[in-house]
Amino acid sequence: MAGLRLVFMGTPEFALPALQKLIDRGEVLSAVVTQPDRPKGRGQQLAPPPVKLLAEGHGIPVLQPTRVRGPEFIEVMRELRPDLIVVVAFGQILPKALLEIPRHGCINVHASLLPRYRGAAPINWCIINGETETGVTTMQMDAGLDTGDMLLKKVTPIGPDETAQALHDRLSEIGAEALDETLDLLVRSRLAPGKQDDLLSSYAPMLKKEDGLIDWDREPQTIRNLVRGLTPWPGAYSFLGGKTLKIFRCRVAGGTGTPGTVLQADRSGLVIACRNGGLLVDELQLEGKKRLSAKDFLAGYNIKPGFILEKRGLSRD
RNA sequence: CGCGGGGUGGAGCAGUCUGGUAGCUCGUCGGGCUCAUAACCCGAAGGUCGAAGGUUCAAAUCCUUCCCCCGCAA
Repeated sequence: MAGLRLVFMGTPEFALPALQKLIDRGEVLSAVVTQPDRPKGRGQQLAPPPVKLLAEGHGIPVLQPTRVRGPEFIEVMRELRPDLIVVVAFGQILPKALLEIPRHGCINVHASLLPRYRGAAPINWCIINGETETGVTTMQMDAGLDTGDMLLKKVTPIGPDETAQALHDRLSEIGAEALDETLDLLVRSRLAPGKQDDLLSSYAPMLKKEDGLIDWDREPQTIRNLVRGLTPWPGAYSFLGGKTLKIFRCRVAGGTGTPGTVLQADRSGLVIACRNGGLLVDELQLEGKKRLSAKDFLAGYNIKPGFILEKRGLSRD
């Protein structure tokens, strides 16, 4: 609301609250930049990114460059003459030439307490590593990956049962608030950028499918963190009878046995042996089947103590 | 046309290849046992086998089309 011309860059759902916030503030959005429509889901239907839908719903011009580094796109941006670019989970690295266009540079909302968990999947890795708190950081972008000067930070605790999905949803809202406050500070020239200490930095790389493979020779709590951190995607999994078995909810339990062995499979629950304990599975899903409670699962499948969860499938990998 | 699995009483599954009385583990309801119970015993109800058409003396099962769900892949 300070006569600033803004361009918003973002792609997935995480970016929605931030964009909505800009709209609610009444900012002048000359364009929204998002990734191209991509084939998604079963049947490979071409699907527009969530940000595109929201932008179109508000009549904001949408740009979907294939390569944000391309000179054509840079030129288009120059002509837009933005005073500031706001970037939230866009999905491509912005080149220096682009960063230098706006008078106020580019501001990014990142879902971690920088300098920790720089990179594509900070929310998931925080939970996987068993962190008890995280947050969002706004920063003045530079050419590095999440290495820009920090502007504003918001901390939030991670619940012991919180999944990546739930935390994602909360952080996206907190991110919108952080952006809101950062812009307020910007227009009043009250921003106080702080350098990141590279020595304290860590990296949260994009998740790969294989990150979800459960190593039963780990502590129950470690496995539980993995399950929480990878829910709903890509999911923590093991194999049963050569088929992928995803685990969505579980608790730490007692028990002793060879890691990966079914210790218990009755009305009291499904328990798998881990290192120094067991994992009580509450919700799971077998390849090709629906997501089920352990109770329903055990009703239909004849699983008995002694069964072993394999480390590999039959015809994959 | 991306690859694949599936739709069977309220839930989850078997049965389909090789057509011929629809079954299992639970749940529900009733009864019993018990100080008591989510435990145990006895009994009962509940299904146009996703939809439509076809083949057949006969279709959950074979053929055709359609609808819906899910895994992989992105």
